[in-house]
Amino acid sequence: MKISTKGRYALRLLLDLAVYDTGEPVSLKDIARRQDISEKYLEQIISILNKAGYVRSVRGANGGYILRKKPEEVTVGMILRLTEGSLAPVACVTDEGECEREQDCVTIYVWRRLNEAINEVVDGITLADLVAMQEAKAGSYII
Amino acid sequence: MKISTKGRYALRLLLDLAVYDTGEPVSLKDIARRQDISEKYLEQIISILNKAGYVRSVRGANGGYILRKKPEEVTVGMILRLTEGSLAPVACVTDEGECEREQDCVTIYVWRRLNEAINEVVDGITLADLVAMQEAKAGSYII
DNA sequence: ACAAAACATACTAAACTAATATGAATTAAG
DNA sequence: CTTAATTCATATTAGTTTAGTATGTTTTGT
Repeated sequence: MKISTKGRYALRLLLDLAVYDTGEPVSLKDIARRQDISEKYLEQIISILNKAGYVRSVRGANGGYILRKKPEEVTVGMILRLTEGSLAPVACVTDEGECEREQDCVTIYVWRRLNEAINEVVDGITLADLVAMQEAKAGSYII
Repeated sequence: MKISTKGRYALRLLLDLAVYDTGEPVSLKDIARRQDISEKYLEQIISILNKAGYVRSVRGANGGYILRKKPEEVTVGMILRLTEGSLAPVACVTDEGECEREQDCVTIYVWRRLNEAINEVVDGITLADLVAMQEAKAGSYII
């Protein structure tokens, strides 16, 4: 029941882009330094986010990435599901009909409740919420 | 973010023991057949439950296992944490002070909320709840 | 031309998962 | 007192996942 570094880094990456959104592209090098994450690993992760349309890339010198969506429209759930895959705690919650024990099995009640609880949290928090928290925490010295 | 077979099987195992609790020991062979789980794998899992005091074992022919605790006193969370380890979605939620970014990091808010949501669900469901559901589902033809 | 950046793909060590395999110890029943 | 059923204990294994590295190509501003 762990969120892997991939999902966690993706979240920090997008949050960094949202916080440092000046209209100018932000390089992975900068993000890697600020977030203390391997730049090469970030390349792989942002490639997913890029393909999914969450960021726009600018190639070449002075290039980098710019957030494509409004932070209010990006939920934590979207980011985590994209990078981690389904957040369902067991497969039978999403792949209905897959498990032949489904009719008799009672434990599925636990997994459904867990699934709902997880979704409620991750779908209820947006990047904008996190940006607001970050700015409140850091004061206003970040421009 | 998956619950592994170990935790899932442990839950079904204890639920089976709770449902078929007649005072007589129930053999793993019977449970394995009913639950369609490898008996050998169940041996490993019940060994954990045995050492933790959730079941009592009776060795030898006609041996088996008997639930040691009242189903109302055993929560799903207890079983899952025992077999899966911590259910915290990221380490920094439980191991406070481990992560040096803790002070600045905002994503920890997400993980704390997730952790609380998960705990609320698993600590709020007992074996007795599941037994009741099972019996309601199956009618009363199980003696 | 050069350097900085994104982009693409392959590789890898370590850990984890979901078991199997082998055999020893215990005990009820005939 | 032998046999079969059972728990108990450990080792092994094939496959997958994780968390990156490594190597190189392409693009573009200066």
